[in-house]
Amino acid sequence: MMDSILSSNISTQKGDSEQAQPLYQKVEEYIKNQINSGEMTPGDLILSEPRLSKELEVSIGTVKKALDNLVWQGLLYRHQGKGTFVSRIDFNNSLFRFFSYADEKGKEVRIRKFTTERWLGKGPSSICELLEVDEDTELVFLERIGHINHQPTFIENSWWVASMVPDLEKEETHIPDLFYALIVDQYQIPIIRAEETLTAEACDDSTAEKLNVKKDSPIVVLNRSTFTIADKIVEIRTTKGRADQFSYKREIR
Amino acid sequence: MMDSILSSNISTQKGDSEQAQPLYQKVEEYIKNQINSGEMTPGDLILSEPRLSKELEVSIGTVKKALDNLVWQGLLYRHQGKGTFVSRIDFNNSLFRFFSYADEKGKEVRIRKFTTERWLGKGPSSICELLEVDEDTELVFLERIGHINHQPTFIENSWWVASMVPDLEKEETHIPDLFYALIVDQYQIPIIRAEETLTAEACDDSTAEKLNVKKDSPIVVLNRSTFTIADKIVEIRTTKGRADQFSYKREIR
DNA sequence: GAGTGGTCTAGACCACAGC
DNA sequence: CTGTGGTCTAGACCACTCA
Repeated sequence: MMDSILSSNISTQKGDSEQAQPLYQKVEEYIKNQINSGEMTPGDLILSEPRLSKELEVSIGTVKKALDNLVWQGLLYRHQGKGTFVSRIDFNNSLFRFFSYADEKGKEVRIRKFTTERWLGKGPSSICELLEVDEDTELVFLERIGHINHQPTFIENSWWVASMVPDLEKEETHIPDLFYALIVDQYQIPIIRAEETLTAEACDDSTAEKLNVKKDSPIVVLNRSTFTIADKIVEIRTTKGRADQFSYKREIR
Repeated sequence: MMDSILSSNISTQKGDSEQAQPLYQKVEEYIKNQINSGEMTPGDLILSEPRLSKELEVSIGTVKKALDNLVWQGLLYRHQGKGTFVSRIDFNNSLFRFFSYADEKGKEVRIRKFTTERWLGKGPSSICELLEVDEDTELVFLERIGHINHQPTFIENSWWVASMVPDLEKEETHIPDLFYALIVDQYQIPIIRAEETLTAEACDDSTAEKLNVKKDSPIVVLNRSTFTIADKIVEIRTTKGRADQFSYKREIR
């Protein structure tokens, strides 16, 4: 049998011993590599199941199982009749979503974001470290304040490496509510995934003033690192919001 | 062909039209019903794949797919060579888990819980409503304080319907750290699932004193409803913890 | 109509558990 | 040894999409 594209150790279950890793997992890795290396980017159509089956020399059932797993992991989505695509990151899954989107009567409420600061310059060393750049690297800083029900509810602080997003700090560059669309379309930086950490703390003076609450009232802090291909961080973001407007529900089994 | 156990509308894909629901979903519902009705309880061994295949008159591949989905949903777990079992609820998935389990050096730290209050009586109407009982129903109340690193870190308040857990309020009934084991083993109440809601708020006087923090310092509040069979609530619990000891991380894709 | 994913079948062999 | 789940194959037909 010829060597196939899948790295090594191909076999039907029968002939071989030493089957360290199931075949379908190799198919998964093959696809994952294509995504993480940037060979395929979010929104792309991947090879069809029969094609993958032929090219990788595995049965179509095995391909289906591999794709099932990747769909389940959120890396791919299927569309019957069209094909299988690389997922776009879905920030609706962000914990941020649990800042209340509805008033007491359950009526849906609009969030308005206002850009309140925007400049180019050096950032604190803690941010540079997270962005994995030198301390004297030029960064772009953005602050946006989110209003829910005409009431300032959260503050979003965002840091970018300036060389990756030229002119982002300029007033002419319009910042849409769906910020990441700008990054993907304008700057051709695919956004692959993000990590978030949620904590709560007491409100400092400047945040208290902006959110129109007392100093030391409880606020929810959401730290986010946003990743592009090859696991490179492109943005560090901190969202601080009024705790009384936040609640997060989940089920345990 | 004879009618099978699966409610209705059985067919191979070919002969019939009007296939509202895929076969594997019916198999899933068949199992789910057995669990929710109490016919099977957490820890039970379910029928093997070949048995299910014969009894439900579907192919073994279809059974596998159904069980795969239920495993993925957390209702079942498999053990090669042994069989497939109904999951025990895993409170390690609780958000509570994100109260720090390690000190600064990353050394793991033990949590000690002390029962600080325990009595039988009437509860506030808000609790009765959540438990779906009359306001004059006898309840058992428990308070436990959790210490991490010899420092009080969270307070657990728990309400039960007294008639379901006789003598729980008595001192002779030892309360183990893994509380729910007692409920399942002693009182034969299967714990099926739980719902949690996370918020943050400012610390009230009494909590401040118990946690040894200033009044109005931020605390994380975790409300939990615990369910037994037939979606009946058996416990209402509120955990309040020092916000500075809490952080919750997740990935978005 | 050609191509895609979605469902389903009917087997095979392997690895593991327990007697 | 028998029975369990885990992997894999090689098909079939269906439902959907788009040209």
